[in-house]
Amino acid sequence: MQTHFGPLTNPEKLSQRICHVLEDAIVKGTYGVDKRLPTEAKLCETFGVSRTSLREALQHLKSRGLIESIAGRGMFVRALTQSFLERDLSLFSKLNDGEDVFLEFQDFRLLIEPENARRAAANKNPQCIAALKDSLARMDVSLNDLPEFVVADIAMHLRIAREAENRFIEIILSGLKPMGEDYGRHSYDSTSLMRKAYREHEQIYRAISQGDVTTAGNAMHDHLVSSIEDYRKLLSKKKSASSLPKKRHAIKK
Amino acid sequence: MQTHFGPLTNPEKLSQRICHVLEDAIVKGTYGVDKRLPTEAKLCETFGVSRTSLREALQHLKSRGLIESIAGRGMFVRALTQSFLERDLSLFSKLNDGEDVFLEFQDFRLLIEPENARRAAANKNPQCIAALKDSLARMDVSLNDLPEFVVADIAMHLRIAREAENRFIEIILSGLKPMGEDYGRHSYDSTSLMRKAYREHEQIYRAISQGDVTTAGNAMHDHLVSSIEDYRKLLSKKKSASSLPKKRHAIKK
DNA sequence: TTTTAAAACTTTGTAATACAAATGACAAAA
DNA sequence: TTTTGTCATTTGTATTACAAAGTTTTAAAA
Repeated sequence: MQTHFGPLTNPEKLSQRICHVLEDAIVKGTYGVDKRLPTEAKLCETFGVSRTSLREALQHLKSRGLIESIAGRGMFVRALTQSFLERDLSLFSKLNDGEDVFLEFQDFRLLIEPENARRAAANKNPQCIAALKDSLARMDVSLNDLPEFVVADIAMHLRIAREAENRFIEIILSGLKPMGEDYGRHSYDSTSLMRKAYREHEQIYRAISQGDVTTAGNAMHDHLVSSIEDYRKLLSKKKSASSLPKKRHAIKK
Repeated sequence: MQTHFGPLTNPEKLSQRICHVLEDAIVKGTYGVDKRLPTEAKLCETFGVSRTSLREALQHLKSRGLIESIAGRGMFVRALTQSFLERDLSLFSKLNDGEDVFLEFQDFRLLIEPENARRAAANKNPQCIAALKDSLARMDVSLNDLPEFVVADIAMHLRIAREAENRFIEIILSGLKPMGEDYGRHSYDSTSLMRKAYREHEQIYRAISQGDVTTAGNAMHDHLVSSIEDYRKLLSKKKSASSLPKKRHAIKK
């Protein structure tokens, strides 16, 4: 027989309750950025909890970048820096790689990056152009060093992304850097593919440095599309290679 | 007199060092997902540290969603769920709202959402269409309740985003929900603007439910653009309203 | 034998205390 | 005035103890 009762909701741990109170206060702006929080001793007294539990709550806030503690000075409210977001996105990248995710990832880039290239071409920022030239050179000398090649590849994409002058684009693509590099290491399975990518990057660079908005966007678009196609081919090749032998083995038996 | 010495780099705290070791092990896959970690006691012995420091490291990993602890059972490696990413994005939204960020935010949406609408139209998913109709109805009855109207508005956008079937789009837009709602509350400064938004949403809905890919994309694009334009107007109005009186005051003096 | 209940054990959660290490302020000494 | 030493404050680490939650074992009862 079924009752209409669900399982009792686990009461929140002490540290979590403390955490919520503090977080609310910080988000609401009770303590301004860079202001000092009350000392641990005072907070313990205020909440009526042990230092252990209080510190556990503080630790959680620290982990998320809301506060920083300095030995001998105190605890300070910090503006959540982008680097924390990037750190988590980057951890997500590391933990969620895989063939299907890669395809979604490239699909996502396809939405964003052509526009980045267009804006970079519109900006014609000399610093950007110099940086892109440098990345290209690094790709060129790394044609026989896949990891290094990939790093230069992604660095170039990120430098272009900066020209979009949109913090969301910048943060998100930066955070996904590990995934981009991982994708690169998986997708470039031959030197000829790397050469092809180099040529495509070269075209992107040329369009941007000439301020040719349309061509830059198209070049970026084509580059990503061709990369996706090559990766799809690679996957189907791998699949048939891993399934055919199985069959033969079965027949032999 | 200057020495050639720089400041000593702060040595890492004990808990941070522990944390790095554990994080590496987890990311490298030493412990599989949902596997139990050694007990706190064993880890203390292994690292030769006190339980306090160890637990501080574990707390950090918990905060970031890598592990979960269950009293009486142990600590378990968890696949970093999207909700953690969303939580941080959402905190970022709450802490970083403001006029300039709103404009970048809308600029970002403009890159993503028209494509979402196109895909939703291509899918013609009955469940999606029903949900959109529901959101529309909620918007209609909330024309005199701004917060409620905004919630329905954003819910509709997010439901469309789901049809893109891309986890990056979904996670990121979901995480930015608080910012979207906040933007809505700031940008709809009159009922007429809300009515306008409702009509635009209606057009998006119609195109999607009819499977008209191009129109859906355009409708979403136009909706976002018109929203941005209205918000820009609102900003300049506010600016002149806040700067003019100042001038007059100065003259009076 | 099977089922149930109780006891024993393991493991995380919370508390209390003590001391170490870092920082800043101030007084003493040169 | 500048340097040096001292002390108070505050966070960092360690230790111990017990509470609470969950698991396993044991034993009694059916």
